[in-house]
This record gives sequence, C-alpha cells and structure tokens, in this order.
Amino acid sequence: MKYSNQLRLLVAVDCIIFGFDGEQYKLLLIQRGFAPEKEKWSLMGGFVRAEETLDMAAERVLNQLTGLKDVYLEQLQAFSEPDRDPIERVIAVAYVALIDIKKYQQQIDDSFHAQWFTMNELPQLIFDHREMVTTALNNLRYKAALHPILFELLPEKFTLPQLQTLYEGLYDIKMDKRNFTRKLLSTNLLKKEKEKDKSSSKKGAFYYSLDETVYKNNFENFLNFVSKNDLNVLNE
Amino acid sequence: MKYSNQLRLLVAVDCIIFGFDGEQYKLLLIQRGFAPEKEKWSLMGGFVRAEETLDMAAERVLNQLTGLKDVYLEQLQAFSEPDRDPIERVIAVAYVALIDIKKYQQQIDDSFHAQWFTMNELPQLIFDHREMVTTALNNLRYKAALHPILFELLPEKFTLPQLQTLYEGLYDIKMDKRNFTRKLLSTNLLKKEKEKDKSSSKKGAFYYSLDETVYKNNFENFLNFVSKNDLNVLNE
DNA sequence: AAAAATAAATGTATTTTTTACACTAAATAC
DNA sequence: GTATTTAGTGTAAAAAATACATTTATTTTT
Repeated sequence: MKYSNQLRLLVAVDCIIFGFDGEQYKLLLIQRGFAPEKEKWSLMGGFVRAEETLDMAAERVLNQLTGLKDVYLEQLQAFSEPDRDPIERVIAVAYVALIDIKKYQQQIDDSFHAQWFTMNELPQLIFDHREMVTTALNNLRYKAALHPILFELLPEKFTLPQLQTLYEGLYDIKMDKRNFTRKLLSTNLLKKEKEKDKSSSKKGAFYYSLDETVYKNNFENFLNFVSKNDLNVLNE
Repeated sequence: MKYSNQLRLLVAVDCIIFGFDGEQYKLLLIQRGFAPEKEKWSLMGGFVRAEETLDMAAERVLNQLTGLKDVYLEQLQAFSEPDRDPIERVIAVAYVALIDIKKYQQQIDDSFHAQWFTMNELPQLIFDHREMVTTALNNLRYKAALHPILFELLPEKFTLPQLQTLYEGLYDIKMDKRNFTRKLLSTNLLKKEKEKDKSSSKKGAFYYSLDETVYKNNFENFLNFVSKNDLNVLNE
C-alpha cells in the first residue's frame, strides 16, 4: 500500500562544518566529485537512504567525506527552492557540525579532499550553499550567546585567553578580559587544571576543562554568554 | 538529466497551529479524511508539490484546510523516522503557526472540519504528531522568552491584563503585575489607545496596540520577556 | 444617592547583575 | 638582572530585576 499519484523527491543532507584552530573560524569544504558543478567547492552532502533518518544520514555523510565521528551535529533547517539544484529537484536538510580543527587536522588532510577555508576567504560555493552557510553562522551566533555551545570547537583543555578569542572571533568584537573571565567562571562550567599552556606567552595561561556534569545539566539554560549590548551590533 | 539510482521520497509539511482565545492556549486539529488512521485527529498536513517550496506548501495546506491566510508561519524542523508513516516513508517538515482564535473562529467553524483543543486535553494524534507538538511548544516557550512573538496570538487591540495572561499561560507561572507592566512598556512596543476594554472588569482596562515599526526593527533583538528565574522552571 | 464590589493602575526600596576601568605577577629572553 | 610579554586580578558605579500594598475607576447593589 502506497500513497498514489504523489510526487517523490530526492532528499539530501548538507553539513556545514565550522572549525576553530585557536585563532580563527573556518569552514570545511570539498571539491565535488561529480556533475553538475564537478570540481567546484561544496558543503559535505549526500542523499538520504531508505533505512536511515536525516540525523543518521548527516552522520554518515560527514564520516564518509571526512572521517569525522561523534562530533557535535545538529539539524539547521530545510532548503527547498525547486530549482536549487539544476539537475533535478532536491530537498536539502542542512546540518551544522562544530569541531576542533587540530584534533582532526591530520586525518582530514591525509585521507580526504576536504579543505579548511577562513570564513572571510570562502570560495564560490555551488547551489544555495552560500545561503546555508550564512544561515548557519547567524544561528551559531544566536545560540552561542545563550548556550555554552562554543566549547565544542575547543580541545578538552583550553585556556581563558583562548576561550575569549573564540567568543570575540564569532561576534567580531572585543571584550573586557576581567568581565569575561568573571562571567565564564560564574557558570561553574570550568575546572581549573594544574598545568599551564606556555605556547603563547612567557607567563603561560592555566588550562581549564569543562565540567561535563554541569555542562549537560545547564546546556539548555539561558546563560547570556554575550551581553545584549554586544549582540545589538549584529542587528546593525 | 537526473541523479540515477537514488531513492526518491514523499515530502510532506505538517502545521502545528497554536491559538489563544484570551484565556487559554489551544491547538487546531482535523480529522484525517483518508486512510490510514482515517477519522483520527491530525495536524494539518499535505504533500509538497513539484512547483512549490516548503514554505509555500505549508501556506497552501493551511489555507486549504482552514481558510487561514497571511498568518505567522515558520519552519520548525524535519521529522524523518523511516517508519513514522506506516503506509510509506514520508519526510515531514513541521511548521508552526500562531493565530488569534477569535479572529478566525467563525470561518473555521463554518467551512472546515477543524477543531480547537485545549493544550491539556489533546486527543490521541496520528503518527509522530504528538512529538511535533511537544517540540513546537518547547520551541515557542524558548522564542517567546526572547522575542515579542506572542503578539501574533492577540487581536490588534489588547489590554495589559490579557498580555500577562498570555505569558503566564505559556509558562504556567504567575508574574508580578507591576514588574510585568514595567518590562513590557520599557520595550516601547506598546501604544496606549484611548478606549478601554470593559468586558472583564468594571473599571475597564485600557487597550494597547503594537507599534509596528518598533516591532519589526526589534524583533530579532533579545528582549528577555521572561526572566531567567522563570525559565529555569522549564528545566526541572 | 450612598455603599459595596471588582479589577486596573501605580511607586519605591533592595538586591543582583553588568559595566568600566588599570595595575601587578609570572616566566622567559637577552 | 633587566626588559619584555601576556596572564591574572578588584572595585566602584550604573543598570536591571525583584519584592511588595495601596489607590483608582467604574458598575452593581441597596
């Protein structure tokens, strides 16, 4: 038994993969291996298969094209312009992944044709992928202001200056070091480690790590990581 | 030219339609007119057609099944469990609509088989529609805490007590009248009218209306309509 | 016409949060 | 041992959020 006389469509997932290398935000792209737009830069995408959900499809595609596994991955939204793909109509459900670039650098370089691009040096993208990236970035800015989501972009141990760079980079603002530290520490999300990171200063900055329990319990809370003042910049 | 050897699927939109009648939140449902689950209660749904986007499909479905037009309508997310519809696999993209029940009461009663249900007296719904409603409600609570979205549920002229009932109803909390009024007025979203609504008290409450300019310019701002204290209730 | 009843409207003091702002501390390089 | 570099820290002022009770406008009742 089937629904008769109804249109059936291709459904794809496209992954917007944001990474942070300690200094900058980057986007992971691949050169598309098949027509149309062969060799052009593209998000990681693939068609949904019969036995998998969209979430599963996104995980699979991400893994097949980059080797990535168990990373933060979340549905963004569906894109559905009938002619977004010139070959045939495809409904695309976009997913956003956040990863620590250094953790996977080797693997991505070695085995796949994916490449990291700085956010302000993106090449031309196929189809409506540029729009997807813009939507994803706005969404990330929104979420990161309320939830401690940016930790997904950092290694397990990180320093307060790194954390601040992460926030400042996303909103392209400067924050006061003392106020930033106070706000972050007041969440109780951070555990101070005994060692220091000496790679970027003589004095060295203490490492911190996430308190996973607090993280899981408080993720959905509205935490106001970024002040309203700073956010208003986004609306100008 | 087509993508060969790829699975094609039915894609549907389902509309979660929230309404407010001045006292309570309600959900608009219809009795499904065809198998499977004929006669069971369902969200407004329909398959996407060849020439329309998902947004257009949602508008069309909403209009066909209820006569509603030009209402607040926004994509929620895609639901994709392979067996969510027992007949055949269907990818469903859920949309949320917000309307003022009284404005459309007549029309919905007269021409369609749709019916409003109080949120805590929902009948059994088909497929995964119950999950969609829960997701949509959580999403509405989230958004309404940050953006002046609940005005979509009110008539053009409304009173401060009505507005407070609207917020209190969504979060199932009591708010202080003086603090609530001060917060809402401080947004500059409200224009005081000269007339009073005398339907619910002897003294009567002044009508207010939305300042559309401020509304449009500030919608994306984070306005903190509901305090963090009150929101934490949701996470317990 | 006065009194009672009902819901709307309003202000202030206290606490909490956010902001603005500059010097000292630790380690290394020379 | 002096200079250099970045990390780390405190306090006062302003703004926002909270807790809390009486007066006002109008209608209904007597």
